[in-house]
Amino acid sequence: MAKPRVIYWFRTDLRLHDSPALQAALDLEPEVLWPIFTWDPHYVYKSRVGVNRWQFLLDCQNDLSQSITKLNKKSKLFVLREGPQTLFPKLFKAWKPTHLVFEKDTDAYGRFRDEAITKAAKAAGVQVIIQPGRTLWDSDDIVKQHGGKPTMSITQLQAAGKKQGPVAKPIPAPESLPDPGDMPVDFEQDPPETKPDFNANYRSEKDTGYKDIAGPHGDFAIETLEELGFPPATTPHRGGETIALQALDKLIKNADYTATFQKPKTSPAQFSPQSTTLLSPFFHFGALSVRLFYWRVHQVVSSYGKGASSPPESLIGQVLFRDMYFAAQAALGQSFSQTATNPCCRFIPWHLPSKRDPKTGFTTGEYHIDKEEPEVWFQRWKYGVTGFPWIDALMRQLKEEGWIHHLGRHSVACFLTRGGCYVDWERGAEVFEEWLIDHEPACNIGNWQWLACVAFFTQYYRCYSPVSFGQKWDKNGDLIRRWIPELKKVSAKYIYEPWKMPLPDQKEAGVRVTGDGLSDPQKGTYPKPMFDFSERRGICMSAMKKAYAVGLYGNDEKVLDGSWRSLFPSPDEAEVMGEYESDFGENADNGDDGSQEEANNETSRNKRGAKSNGAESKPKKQKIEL
DNA sequence: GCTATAGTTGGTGTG
DNA sequence: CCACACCAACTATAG
Repeated sequence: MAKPRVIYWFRTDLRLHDSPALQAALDLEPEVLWPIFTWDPHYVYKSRVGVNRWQFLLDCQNDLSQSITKLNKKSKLFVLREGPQTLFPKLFKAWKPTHLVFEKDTDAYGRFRDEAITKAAKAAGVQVIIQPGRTLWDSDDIVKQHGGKPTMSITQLQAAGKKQGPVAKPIPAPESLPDPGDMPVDFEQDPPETKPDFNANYRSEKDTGYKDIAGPHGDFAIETLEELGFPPATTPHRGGETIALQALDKLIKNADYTATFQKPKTSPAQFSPQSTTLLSPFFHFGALSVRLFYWRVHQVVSSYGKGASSPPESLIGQVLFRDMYFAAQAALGQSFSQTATNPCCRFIPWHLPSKRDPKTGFTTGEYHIDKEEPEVWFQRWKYGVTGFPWIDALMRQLKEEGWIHHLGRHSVACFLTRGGCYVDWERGAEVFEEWLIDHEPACNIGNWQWLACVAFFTQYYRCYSPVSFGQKWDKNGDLIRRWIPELKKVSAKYIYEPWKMPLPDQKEAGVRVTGDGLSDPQKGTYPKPMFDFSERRGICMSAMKKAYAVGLYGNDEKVLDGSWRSLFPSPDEAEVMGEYESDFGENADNGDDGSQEEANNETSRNKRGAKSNGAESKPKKQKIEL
């Protein structure tokens, strides 16, 4: 029998160490092995991928390619520029592989894509081998162990993991690789769907990425940012398995840090070096195996003895959360990424809600502007000109470097949603999707749901202050000074609240606090705060209280057909009823909670109807009712 | 079925 | 500097 000819399809596993899928390919003892990467229009045009994450991906691809070449001079990472659904059927004919091997992807689109590829392979008589490898445990196994339900708490994940058994031990990197086979691409290229282009704002230059399947020189070279029409990246963070392994070694050497790590005690204000490991982008691209990390940290912790931290605060705890979000996504599929149709996501009448395809129920990437003010707030949040220096510094760091500390993410996410702007968490998640170099769909969605108190977390009365939270970590405001040079000379007394600075102090610091930061910002100025935070905090909190009492979830018919409006009284009526007078000494709910301003004033509204009516129906405290 | 408690990481004020 | 109570109050889980 002829020896196997294997296509190894790299995707989010850009590494050689501890790759169960690559090991499975090599276990076939193939005659030839093609290590390939395919471009996917879904990633290039239909996902939000900022220039910094592209750079990180490039780093990972280049490093992997070099590592492959070290094992076999004839081989490298061969990049093919065409969507996998159309490319593979042609490759199967042209290259005549016997096997296609890849790491399992449990993302919603990944499953859809891989199902199509698997079908095409079967039709072509090509055997498909899929191995899990992105997470500690196979996310589908975790779901099974959890009774087919999404894991919505860390204890649920831990229980399911315990049932599933120990995390797999890491597999060493291969010591050699087979030669690649011939790679004819004498077939027509199916052009990508480029419109709409979610990343159009980056493509200032000409986009030539998809011109030829084998790249501009016909050598399957790794892409450059120029070919994509992208400007240079601004992030200082570099990718690749080589530096990931070095970073891991360095971490492990510091036994005290590794064994006693407590996430809530790491500072979101610390930079160069940051207070956490910054390994997340390597996990995302698979440049570092999360199981290798797990076992090496485990070794340090178990030999450390007394004083070691434990989950959820510990380093191990951090990757457990990652598995929890992956398993939640694995169970819920695409509806995990949005409120509508999602049975585990609370419905809140946020501002700027997503538009949906009426046929599928899924969001389109566009959103409704229910009111002008929150749209301005959202833009000011996104571009770091809210007038709250702590928020603005973090957002500017995020945009330029593609990474901010986890607690910094908490702070800005709370501010945009339940703790300030009352803007839909899906808007914030989209910005993070675009800008984060470590953007992991499951974790990003899960964490936004957490912070917005729509899933995973419920204590909406715990609200991050854009002033005191930063001050707790960074009295002098060094992070602010680093990212907002306009405020560099402002005294520590005013650095978190420059609007309180008297004019003489402004003069001395060389900054004027004026304007909205968006329209024609003057040099030497910093914007005024876009609202009174404590007032907004009170409004948001009472609106959250109301929405919790109504108790709708994303899959409720009332959410999907718009009749949820009848459950939320019009703002004027609410004030007259005096139901949710703020307990914070501020105005009562003044209608800033979402599109409910559009709510009809139907008089026959059943006041006792304010409870869940969907599949999730359960008794609720009805404190809100009179 | 009930109650008590804990839950990745809040803010403020007091001692 | 820290510890702690209180704020106002949700829900899953353990017992």
